[in-house]
Amino acid sequence: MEYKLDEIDLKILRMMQDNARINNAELARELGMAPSAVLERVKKLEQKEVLLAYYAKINPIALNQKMLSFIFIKVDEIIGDERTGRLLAEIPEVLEVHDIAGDDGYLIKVRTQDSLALVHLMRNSLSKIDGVISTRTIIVLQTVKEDNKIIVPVSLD
Amino acid sequence: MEYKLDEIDLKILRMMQDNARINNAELARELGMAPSAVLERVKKLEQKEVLLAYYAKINPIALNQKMLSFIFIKVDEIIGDERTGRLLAEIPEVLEVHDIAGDDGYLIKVRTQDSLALVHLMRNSLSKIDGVISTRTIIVLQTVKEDNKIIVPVSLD
DNA sequence: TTAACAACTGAATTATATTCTTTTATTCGT
DNA sequence: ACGAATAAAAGAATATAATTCAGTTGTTAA
Repeated sequence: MEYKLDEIDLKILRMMQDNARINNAELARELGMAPSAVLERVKKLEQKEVLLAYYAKINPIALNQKMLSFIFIKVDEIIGDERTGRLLAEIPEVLEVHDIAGDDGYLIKVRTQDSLALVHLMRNSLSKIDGVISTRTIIVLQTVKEDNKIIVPVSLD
Repeated sequence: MEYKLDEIDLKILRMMQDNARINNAELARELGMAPSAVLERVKKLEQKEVLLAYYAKINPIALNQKMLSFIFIKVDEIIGDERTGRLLAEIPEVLEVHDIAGDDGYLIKVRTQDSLALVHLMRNSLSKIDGVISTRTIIVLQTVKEDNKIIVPVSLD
């Protein structure tokens, strides 16, 4: 899949990343283009898998998900086999799963109600996964930033 | 701020988290309610800061941001002072900043073009921040999951 | 140079958002 | 339990937006 993006595409990406619910008419106004042309571009960006998804960010406190942690998971498996990673990804409390360099392991991001729920998850879900040797848990006290907005350059040259 | 959410709100949150660009008419159809009523609920959820933002997820490869890392940052500062965290958050490559328990530090998530750009960032931005004592970098080889969708319960009881 | 293709415009149509009034539910104090 | 006060929903009217498509312009490559 090819990603030939021009400056108009980048502007669209920037606006969409800042507010995914911006409407097409507003995009068109900002870009000084006809709405039909902008709509076509957005659809192409989706189809080319440049725009992957649109998420609403929900306040975790409002849903009683007060605890955030990162867990290093050491795994006994052949490098390249990502079965364990997929199993980790299936756990709903697990928001991110990253295969990391170094010692055959994963780094996962987990959101739970509280420390009890975390312990419960580790005992009942994590340790039940085949191949998991050990875990190391990092407790987040406070999150300063968590927007996951990537840098959209002015041009791609 | 109070968060009294009923089952309709939770359904809205679930749908919005799955697809932030769902339109109000479609929401209303799914809920079997009048569009005006649904619109009012969504606005209230925003106003109550339950719905915090709407993000488009952009394919980082399409923008040449091929490298993802997590960095532990040990900091020399009084616990509770979050000045360093705020400075870290200002760096555009830094997507997340978490204040972590244990050894006076932060865990940050960083996206760069490549390892060169990462080294550059560490040398020119990170180490220039007052109070940063040391860093430990975790390189992500592959990301299995990264949707950051939290669990929306069926009811809050 | 021109055929083929891609992107854009503008207009028409269909659908949605938004506002406001009326009606229906819910909550709360007594 | 009752009615007043408040909140939520419906419905209708209007304003905006999405979508489609035919026609135009621009770009690319033989």
